[in-house]
Amino acid sequence: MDVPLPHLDRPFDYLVPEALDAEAQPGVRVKVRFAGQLVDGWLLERAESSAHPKLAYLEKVVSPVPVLSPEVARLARAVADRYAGSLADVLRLAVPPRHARAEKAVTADADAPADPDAPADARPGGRAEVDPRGWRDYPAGPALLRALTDGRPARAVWSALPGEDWADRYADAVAATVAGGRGAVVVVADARDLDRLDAALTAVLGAGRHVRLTAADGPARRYRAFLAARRGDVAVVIGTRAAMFAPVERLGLVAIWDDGDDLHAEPRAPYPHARDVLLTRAQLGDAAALVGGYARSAEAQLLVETSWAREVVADRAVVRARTPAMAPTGDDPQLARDPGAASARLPSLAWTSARDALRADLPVLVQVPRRGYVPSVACADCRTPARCPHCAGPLALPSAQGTPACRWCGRVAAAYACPECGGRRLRASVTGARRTAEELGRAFPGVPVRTSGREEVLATVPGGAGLVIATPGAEPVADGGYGAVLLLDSWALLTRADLRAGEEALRRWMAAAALARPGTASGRVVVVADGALAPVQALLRWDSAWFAARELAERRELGFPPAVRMASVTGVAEAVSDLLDGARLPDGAEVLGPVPADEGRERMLVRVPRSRAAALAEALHAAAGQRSARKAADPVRLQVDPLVLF
DNA sequence: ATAATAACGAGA
DNA sequence: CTCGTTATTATC
Repeated sequence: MDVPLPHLDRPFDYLVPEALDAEAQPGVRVKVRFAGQLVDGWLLERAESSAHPKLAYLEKVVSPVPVLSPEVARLARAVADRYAGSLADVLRLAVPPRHARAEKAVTADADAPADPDAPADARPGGRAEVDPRGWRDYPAGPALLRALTDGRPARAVWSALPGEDWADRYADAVAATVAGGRGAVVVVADARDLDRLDAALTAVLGAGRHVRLTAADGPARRYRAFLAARRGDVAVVIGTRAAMFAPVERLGLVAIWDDGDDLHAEPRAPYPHARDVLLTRAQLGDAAALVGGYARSAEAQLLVETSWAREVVADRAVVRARTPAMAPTGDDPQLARDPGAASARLPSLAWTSARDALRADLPVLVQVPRRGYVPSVACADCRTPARCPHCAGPLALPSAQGTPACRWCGRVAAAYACPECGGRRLRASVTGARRTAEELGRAFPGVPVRTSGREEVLATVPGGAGLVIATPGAEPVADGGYGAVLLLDSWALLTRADLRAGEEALRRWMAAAALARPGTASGRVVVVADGALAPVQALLRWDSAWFAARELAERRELGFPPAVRMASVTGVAEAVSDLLDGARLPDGAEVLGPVPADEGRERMLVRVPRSRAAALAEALHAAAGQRSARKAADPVRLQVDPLVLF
């Protein structure tokens, strides 16, 4: 039933009229009379009998195309259960809105297979060249490709080397899967990564063997691509998170690139994360899984530590040989005596590195954080981020001269003392990123300056001398690689009021550093940060596995995801407490908060050990069901493992 | 939303 | 005890 109400989140039985018998197949969209009115629904299965005494008849089959495959139906149910959501909500994400014209066009192709877009040999199980050479740098790589070709459900967490062409490696993995006669789903974070993967796949598989599925392509193309996959015209679907539920016959591989990117988190209820959906899919369908990135997320580390997946990493000697020359520089521009002077904003090592690269007619990438990060508070003396003594949440200053309070449990930390140095003074970190970038351009007169950011994202830049100023995630690929990469304003990244600040900083740095000319001889990466900090250490050694292990250990200690399962309940105060009062939370559940959320609402967090995760989701879903059944007015938002905890 | 069903309470 | 009215609950 296509109603999101949690208390109606179950199948209902209907009689199938004789006239609809042929069309009423599992997976079709239907209309039924429910509580007096016509509602949309999904035909999940046909049965001989029903326990229900009096059944109504199916009103209509909307379209005879069984858009919901049995595999996706099962997956959607599992995802709904994991995220304390309703099947209807997940199906809305899983099956794109019907586009009648696109459907007509694709269905017509069935009778006339001579469609230029879908050549007859573009069928699963066709030929595909598998070239394991690209994976040679990773000792477990060739075995991974063999497993894919053999149809074994290998699970890999891949740490890409700097300078690695990840899209080519993903294309290799997909080709290996296709060669074994099975299909693949690959999810990337944004359109730029998708274009890159698209090109790499076309080069390896040829045209017409895969489709792209992304909301950015518009409803008609999206539905068309969806139908092509559903009908089995293609065995490979790539896309942004809209593709995570893509129907693929005989699914052999699910893959995600850069799983730490927050674009992988779906912003619509029940807020599933592409990595989780894909891994659930691999688990349910005995498919292989590939989780890759330059940096490793704490979640990926958990997969490795629980032996759910194997790591695919290069040997240290290879890493050392490939990593560009990296150096930290302690000159924090925030501390500069004269912030107006361009030279004061650019530490000398960064300046000389850029100058040398430009002289060698090589491009220079400068990564500057975007403005608008919530300033958090750190110790004024040693700059250790200030954390709540009670729950380890981040402290924030409500006003310039106010008392710091925990953004998570709400407690006021009046007598805060830094656990590292004992300092009592706190400072908020402020960034002037854009201005720094402008001044940088002035520091190198006569050099062409390009910017790549929110307004205009450049995919590539030419190889000659030039300054490229980019915000994280918008770094263009330079032809031949950058001669120097400067990572500025690290404090803005590291002191963010976010559990993932360190991980996120490292992820962004590695993504930028990966674009430098590989090897110690040519590219040079300068990070303007204290070399003793763990994320900086991890960057210098190109060892995000080490950092992820550390990060995960810390989260175990503090009781943060992914070491535990966390759920947030957001709404007006009465609604939140009403829901939690009515919820039969599992043993050992810990309720934290409330903390204020926007628009006068508040937020409570519930945390349980991972072993109780399913029980927690079920309890919250049931409690939400009770509320919706008695038509409780104020809505409550349930989020399981929310990306932002405070 | 709306119909059934349970719960309730006043008057016989 | 019965009827009429009102909360509750399920909705095939």
